[in-house]
Amino acid sequence: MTAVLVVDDDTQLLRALRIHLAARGYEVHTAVTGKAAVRAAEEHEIDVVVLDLGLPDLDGTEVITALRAFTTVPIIVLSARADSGDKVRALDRGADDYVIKPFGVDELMARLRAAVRRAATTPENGAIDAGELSIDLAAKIVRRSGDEVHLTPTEWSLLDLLVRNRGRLVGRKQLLREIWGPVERKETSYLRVYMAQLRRKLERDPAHPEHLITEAGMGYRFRA
Amino acid sequence: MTAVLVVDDDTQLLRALRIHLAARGYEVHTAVTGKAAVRAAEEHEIDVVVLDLGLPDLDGTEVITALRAFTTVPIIVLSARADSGDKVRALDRGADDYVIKPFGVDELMARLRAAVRRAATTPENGAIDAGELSIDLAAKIVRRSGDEVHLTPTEWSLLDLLVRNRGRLVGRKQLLREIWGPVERKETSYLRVYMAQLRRKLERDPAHPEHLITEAGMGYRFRA
DNA sequence: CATCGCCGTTAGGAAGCCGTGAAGGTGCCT
DNA sequence: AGGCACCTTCACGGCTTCCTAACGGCGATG
Repeated sequence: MTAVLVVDDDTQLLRALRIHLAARGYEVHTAVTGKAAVRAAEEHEIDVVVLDLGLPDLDGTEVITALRAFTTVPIIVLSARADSGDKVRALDRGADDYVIKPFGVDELMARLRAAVRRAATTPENGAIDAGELSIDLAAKIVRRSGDEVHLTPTEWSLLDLLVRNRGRLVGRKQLLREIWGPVERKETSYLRVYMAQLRRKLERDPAHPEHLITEAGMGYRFRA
Repeated sequence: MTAVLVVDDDTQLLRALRIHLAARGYEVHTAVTGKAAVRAAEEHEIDVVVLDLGLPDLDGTEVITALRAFTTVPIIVLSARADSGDKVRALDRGADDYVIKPFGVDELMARLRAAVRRAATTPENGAIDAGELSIDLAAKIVRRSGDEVHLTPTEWSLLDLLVRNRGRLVGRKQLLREIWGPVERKETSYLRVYMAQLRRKLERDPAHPEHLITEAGMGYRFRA
């Protein structure tokens, strides 16, 4: 479940948001002061913060800074001021989005979804495990059942793109564009060729791939 | 260097933005129509798109869809309308941020930085829940009670259109036009065929659908 | 009750897409 | 020059997807 921390000193607004968020399946935490907000973020595993700038104890940007000291959780800022400078300050401090009061619930929900979506898959540092495979994108090392597998540069770009988007469908167009550049070509058969190559090296049974999945007419996806 | 594609039919604004962006070290590409925008995004390696919704040739959301067909590049939408529904539509369609005209250059620059920063560290993932169904339009993943369900391209376009308009009735005409193109055909039975296919794959009991609802004589509706 | 219009369902052929092996080309190293 | 690793191209067979046609169910209408 996705956990939201809502920070506002208007308890009535807090209650209203709690109801809406709970109805949409979010786990809701609340705080009415900046200090309480920071404490709540430390204590619970929060996925996204909705933060009002006009708090009694701390300046809004200070709260952002305090949060950013220990987390990269997405922060959506609420403010009564339409002031552009405020926005810039908040965004530059590390906020992810800015909504002006009064706002529609639908709008906030859409921005919430967008924020969570963006943050959902974390940038990986170490190796990614997928069954018998272990893939370290940074170090460019793949192991299959412990044995290191050698990949050529093009095979790497292909695997890298798919693994970074693991689970997601990656369109044929995007694959071609990001690996072979923006130049249009008539033949696109090399994609098929390299996919076969990758499967031969990585899959237990290339004819029935478990990880490098074809989506006919669309593209490919990496499944862990 | 970071490459920005600015799309607007106001050439004066285009020139102003080009100057500001170039001064800040961005590589700037421009387009004045939706089609030109898509072409430019295909030809060059773009890191972020600034897109005006009021273009002469295509509807703004169509441009977003066209771009999302082959890239996950961040899109910042510009619009003269402060309309909240517009915002929600654009964001749900795959835009990343929304700025209302007239805007301050500083604000746009801040949002641009934020968008590029987010894109650098996070791929995205945003699923919509409807009972036992979980639908992620961007990643093209549907799960039914946790199990992944495979859909063909046409099934996806159909589901995509319905889910984007979830709760609302989508007319038969609109469905046909947006999925099979503007070409008029005599027979329209394939819509029924694909709807049956979708129901078979997604509904618990295809004979009594809970989500893919028929509105006799008019069209279909997706109910969450 | 017969008819009509609309919808759901199934099946099968046509078209397009994909996997695969093989061959030719290029640049690099020995 | 020769060998090697890698990239690109091509052709063919198999598989997926799309579209059409046909039929039966259901409700409205006269």
